[in-house]
Amino acid sequence: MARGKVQLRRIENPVHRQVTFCKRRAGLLKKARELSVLCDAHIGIIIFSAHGKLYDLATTGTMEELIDRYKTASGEAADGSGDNRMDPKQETMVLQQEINLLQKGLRYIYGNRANEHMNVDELNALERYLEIWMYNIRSAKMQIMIQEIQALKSKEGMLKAANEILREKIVEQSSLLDVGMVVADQQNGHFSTVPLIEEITNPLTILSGYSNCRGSEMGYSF
Amino acid sequence: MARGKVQLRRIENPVHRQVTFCKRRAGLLKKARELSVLCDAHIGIIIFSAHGKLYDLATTGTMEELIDRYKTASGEAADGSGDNRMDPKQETMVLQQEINLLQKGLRYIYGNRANEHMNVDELNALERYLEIWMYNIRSAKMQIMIQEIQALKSKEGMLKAANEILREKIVEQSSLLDVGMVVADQQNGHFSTVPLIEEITNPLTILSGYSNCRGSEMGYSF
DNA sequence: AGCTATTCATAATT
DNA sequence: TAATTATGAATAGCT
Repeated sequence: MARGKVQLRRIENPVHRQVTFCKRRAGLLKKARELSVLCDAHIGIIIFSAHGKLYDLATTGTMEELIDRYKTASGEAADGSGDNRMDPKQETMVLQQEINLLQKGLRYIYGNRANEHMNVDELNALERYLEIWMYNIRSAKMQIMIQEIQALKSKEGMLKAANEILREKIVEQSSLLDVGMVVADQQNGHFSTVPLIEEITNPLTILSGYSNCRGSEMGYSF
Repeated sequence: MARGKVQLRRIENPVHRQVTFCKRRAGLLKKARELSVLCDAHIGIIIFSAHGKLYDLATTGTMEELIDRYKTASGEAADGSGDNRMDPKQETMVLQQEINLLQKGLRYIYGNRANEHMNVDELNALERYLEIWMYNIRSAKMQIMIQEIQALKSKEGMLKAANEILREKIVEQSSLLDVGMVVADQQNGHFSTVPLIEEITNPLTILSGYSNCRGSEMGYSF
């Protein structure tokens, strides 16, 4: 810098080194604060002097918050790097950006920090994400419920079949015990002793009434 | 710095801000590396851009090591001083849980992970969050717009007042130039030479029509 | 991205 | 230590 170009190597003179450390440390932190203010960046700096003394700076909130955010961000990034998809970096970037937006939104909504600001553009972006999200969530719930319904219908079919078999067995037994009576009933097309399962399982076929169903009434909201 | 002294406030122009962010970020990291080499310091820097992108530097080992060391060093210091927030842990836990849910939801929606599963309960919880969130976002946008409207109305009032004064001045001048004519007009309660500002500014009173406004037409969506 | 004109940071010195 | 100053670095505004 001044009065002689600096060599990029350790300053051997301990006094010079200490003085330079103080000056440049101050300069570095000043630069960081400037960058933060000028460009809306959130910056955390940790400096350990040669003798282990700690100096730090967090331009936004606390250092702990920045560290948490860092761990989330870098953790997610590392997660994505080992991904098996086409362009995981791109994907991860997008995901990360969304997560950061969401986190900022969370902090904003919960009012944890007075210095969190979101402008209308950011709010609109967040809203779009949430709308897409809710659409997807509702689709996912729909999917799950349709699967449940299909499972129930399948179970219903099996029960019907089983019941039919049981009914036939009972008829058989009845015919063995009292042939004349049962045969007479069969000719009329009715079985007074064994009701048709059809009447019981009908309420389970809710698929047709599904789209008309108000979700809150059954614990789901569509 | 160059070609104009820098103002220590947020750069409003987004292009300038982005360019400055890149340049100064590079400068800051370079300074940090220099300080580290010159003075045997161990430095970690975490930078989140305004849009949430992470940039970091660890001059020694990994960032995790520096963070651990930081927690040790600052933890001992903070232990003695005592914390200043009521129950930050509780708060952080809740936030973290929500963020985790949101992240899980994101991964789920984007299908990054085949092994991510959300049941209906989780989906419902997520949906509730999103609903609350959207409500808050919309409230926030509303608030911002109401403030803008109030500012505009205030500006309107000032303009009206200023215009009134100007109108009076013109009337004065007119009366000096042609006393008989203007006096005659004033007696009729009209000023033919200067229209009332009321007629011009009426279109600015948009608050009454506000609730009928379809957001998309003005770049906002409610 | 590059290029200067300036401002800023700071090494040497007092 | 703190202040001064000459000089190299960083960078704001333009292309």
